[in-house]
Amino acid sequence: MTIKDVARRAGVGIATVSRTLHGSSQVSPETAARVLKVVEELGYRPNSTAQSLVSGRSHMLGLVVSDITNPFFPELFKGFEDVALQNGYDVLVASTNYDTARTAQCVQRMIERKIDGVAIMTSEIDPSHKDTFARRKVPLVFLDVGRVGRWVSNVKVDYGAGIAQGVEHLTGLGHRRIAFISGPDSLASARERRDAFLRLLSDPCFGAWREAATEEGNHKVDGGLKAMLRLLARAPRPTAVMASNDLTAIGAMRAIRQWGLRVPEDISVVGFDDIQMAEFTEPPLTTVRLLRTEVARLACDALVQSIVTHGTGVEYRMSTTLVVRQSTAQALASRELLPSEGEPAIAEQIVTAIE
Amino acid sequence: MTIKDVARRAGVGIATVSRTLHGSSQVSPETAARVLKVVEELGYRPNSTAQSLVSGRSHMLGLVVSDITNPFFPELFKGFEDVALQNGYDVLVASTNYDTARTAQCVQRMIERKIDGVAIMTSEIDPSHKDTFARRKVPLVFLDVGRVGRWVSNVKVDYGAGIAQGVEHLTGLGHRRIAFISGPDSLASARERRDAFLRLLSDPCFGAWREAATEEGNHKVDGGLKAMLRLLARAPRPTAVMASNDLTAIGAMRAIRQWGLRVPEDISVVGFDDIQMAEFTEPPLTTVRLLRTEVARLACDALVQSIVTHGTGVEYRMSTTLVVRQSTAQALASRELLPSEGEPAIAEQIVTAIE
DNA sequence: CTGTTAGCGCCTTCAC
DNA sequence: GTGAAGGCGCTAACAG
Repeated sequence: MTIKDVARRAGVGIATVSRTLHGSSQVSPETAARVLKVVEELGYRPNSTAQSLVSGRSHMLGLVVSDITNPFFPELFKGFEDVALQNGYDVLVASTNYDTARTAQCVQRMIERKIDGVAIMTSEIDPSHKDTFARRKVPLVFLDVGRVGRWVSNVKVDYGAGIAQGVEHLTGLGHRRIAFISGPDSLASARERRDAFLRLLSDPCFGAWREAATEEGNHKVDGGLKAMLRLLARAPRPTAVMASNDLTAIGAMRAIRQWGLRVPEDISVVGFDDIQMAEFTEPPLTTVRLLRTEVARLACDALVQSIVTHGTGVEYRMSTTLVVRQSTAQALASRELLPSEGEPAIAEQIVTAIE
Repeated sequence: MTIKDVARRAGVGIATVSRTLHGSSQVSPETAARVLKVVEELGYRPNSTAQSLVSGRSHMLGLVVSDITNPFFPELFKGFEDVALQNGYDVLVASTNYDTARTAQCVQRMIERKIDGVAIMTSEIDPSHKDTFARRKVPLVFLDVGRVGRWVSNVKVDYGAGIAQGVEHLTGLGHRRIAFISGPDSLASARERRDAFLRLLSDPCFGAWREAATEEGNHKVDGGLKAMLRLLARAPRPTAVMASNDLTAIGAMRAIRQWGLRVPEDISVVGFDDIQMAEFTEPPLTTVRLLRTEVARLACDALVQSIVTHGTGVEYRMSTTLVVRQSTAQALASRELLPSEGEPAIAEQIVTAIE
């Protein structure tokens, strides 16, 4: 079932079939109708592989992520796919799993497939791959990484403003002893969040608290839990904590509960991301929402733009919104909690159980 | 940068290049070395589009899901991708979003791209699409749906045994008034789970309880919550509840807590799936684990098998494992809770707030 | 062993 | 308006 069959059956040349299928105006309405009818009858569909070979473009866009298991991968994919489909592109997904060899393999494959553009939604990517694509004039879009240039676009999340939204919410509730549980220090976007927090705390109203206000987590539940336990062991103890992401915040809430305190009555918790789970935690998590579907939409759009303009890179900025749920409450100035006698023992016990 | 360039630079014919690249033994070691060297120098990579055009195969596998937002899509993708990559295939993902037009579009695209096989991991698929693929001899693999046949494989989850694992765990703890919150009745696999439950309850030891032991949910948190509230309003009230999936179980736990009772002291809860979140609920959820990465692995494997055997369909069976966490406890025969006076009012209040 | 040639299915000048 | 012909890059006979 090729274009030839259609041509023969319609009594025309293959060029005419091709033309009608592409809506060329230089085909008489009658012939066009006849061709279309045959196409319909035969259920003919052009072989896009052949089309690609001729055009040199595959009408496929790549989406590279580090870890599929990441709770917001689905949303990322969804937004990307929506825009891609709208523009006539299919999506080829590749997860690197932080595996260098695998990453290299994926990059190679995409190149061999003459991919029309690639969104790199992970920070851990070998810069050399970037050149590999650039050299072949494949549009690229990064998330929060690198500068915009020819063939290179970027979607930049305003983490600073996001952290500020969370912190201001907390200060608005009267909190002053606000702690921060960061993500892994190796992650640029995590450092950005922590630095933004530290910058906010340089305001005199926070006094000397700033010095020991942060603990490092790992952007996962266990890391948040352990970091929070360390925070709880301090005196004075924070009355509120802002986490670098929601998973961390969930871990923090667990730690607080295990310690025998309550959220938000004793300690308020704010997350970052607004993953689906955030709505269903106990209590529902107040968090800074980062619309990941939107991030992905922008990324895909950047790619499409870059393709049509033959290489122009664009930079999109993405802002966040505060979503107030029930993990934050008014700070009770009267309730200046200090560790009671029994607590240290409990803490040790818990920490041990976790290791 | 094509095979010709390499041939010219290496002073050989293009066929020789092609042969060496495919490890054909009929190339003298010297020539091969020379060719490989040039390939290296030029960084030549064969154009897989051209290869596909010749072979008629794309080395791509399709993965069709209904809703990417589904909490276990990532794992599904992960398992599938792993096996696909191992076998030299790339993965083209398509989410239908329950949208008929979009589904049709995806199917068309995959066909045009000469996809080598498609995994349909959603139950809502128009049977006609199945024929569309079958006619073109594209291997298909379904999840729990349809019969195995030429070009059609199936991965079948043993829901019956899974539900039994959960229920037996509960009966082992002494529970007899066990309720079940089902999924949407429109979903075949959900019906299967409920029916399995009902079958188990026909054992005389459950007495007449069976008659009103189930409530319908929607496989989401809100549905589980509402269904549980209805269950709580009954007299006698269940001492344990098995949910059709984890999201439902989470909703049920919320309802129980809102009602002023505790999990597992007052009511035990068992989920199904073992989504990542299950580990982090409060209390951590006892559930029947369905290894989704494994399901996807099998699906992909079925596709690969079907490709190499040129159409043989296979059926894989997938079993489940019980994961005991902390949402289940011994039934206290002595604690035969009956609704107290104040409760109905509270219940109504809650239900209203939810609607 | 290795080079030449004929397609794979389609698009796109170029003549008619 | 429409048909014929020349590639796109590669593989697979078919000759040497």
